[in-house]
Formats: sequence, C-alpha cells, structure tokens
Amino acid sequence: MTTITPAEALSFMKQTKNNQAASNAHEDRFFSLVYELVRLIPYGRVSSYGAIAAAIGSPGAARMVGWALNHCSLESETVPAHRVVNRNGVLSGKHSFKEENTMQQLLESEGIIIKDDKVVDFKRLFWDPLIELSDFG
DNA sequence: CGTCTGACGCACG
DNA sequence: GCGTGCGCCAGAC
Repeated sequence: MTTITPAEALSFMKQTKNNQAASNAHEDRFFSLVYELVRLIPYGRVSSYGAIAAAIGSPGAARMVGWALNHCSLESETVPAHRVVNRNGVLSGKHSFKEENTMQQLLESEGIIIKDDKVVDFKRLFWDPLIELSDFG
C-alpha cells in the first residue's frame, strides 16, 4: 500500500483534473485516488462519496466511489471505508461489511455516535478533502 | 444491444 | 424538511 501526504493528494487531484482527456489513465487512477483519499480521512472523522468524487476531479461520480469501495473491499484492511457515508451522514454502505453492524461499531470505536444508521453531529465531523487539504496548497 | 440495479446527489414541489 | 424524479457510470444478464 502507499501512504501519501495531503500535499501529494492535492498533487494527484490536480493531475487528475488535467488528465480527464486520457480516460484510461484517469480510470486507472480513479480507484487508486479513491483509496488514497479515503486513507487521508482522519480518525474520528467522516466524509461522503460525493466529496471524494469531487476531490479527485470527477464530480457526479459518487456512485463510482461507492462501487469502488464495495467491489474492491479486499482493501478493507488498509482503507477506512467505514468513514465514508452518504451526504446525509447515513451509513448507506453498512450492508457491505462483514457483519450488519460492523460499520457502526468501527465508527463508534472512534468516538462517533450513530443513531438510526446516521452519524450524529455529521456536519461537525464531516471532512471535505477539497476544503481540508486546501490548507496545504 | 436494452434494461435494471446500485456504499449517490441534486433539483423541484 | 421530506418525497419524487432524474442524471450519473459501470456491471450483470
């Protein structure tokens, strides 16, 4: 696995933006970028599919982010996929984890309160790559 | 091929 | 604030 710094992530993001024409390369990077970016979500914080998609230069590809995380759940050991929820803070991906309540337990173990499959105080805990990483640009 | 189905998100009423 | 409809793109069939 490759652990990257926020600054490197920003660099990736910009590269992706410029490479939108090269669909193959872009497609290859899409998965990697999703994983790299998700790894950057701090402990005890959460982000959304749409935010991740937008951050890697593919706004509107939120479904692809979810698809990438699900289809390649092999990386679940190294990618904190449980920290990615939908735009409402709902744990829409909980069914793809090992147990029905695995995702919730992982989040709760980080101090995040979950009620009715929804992150309590989601607004405050939300981590937007485009905003949080801009400090390093 | 056409169609349906998603770990989604936005516009609209 | 909530339900509905639609756009989105990739895969399954």
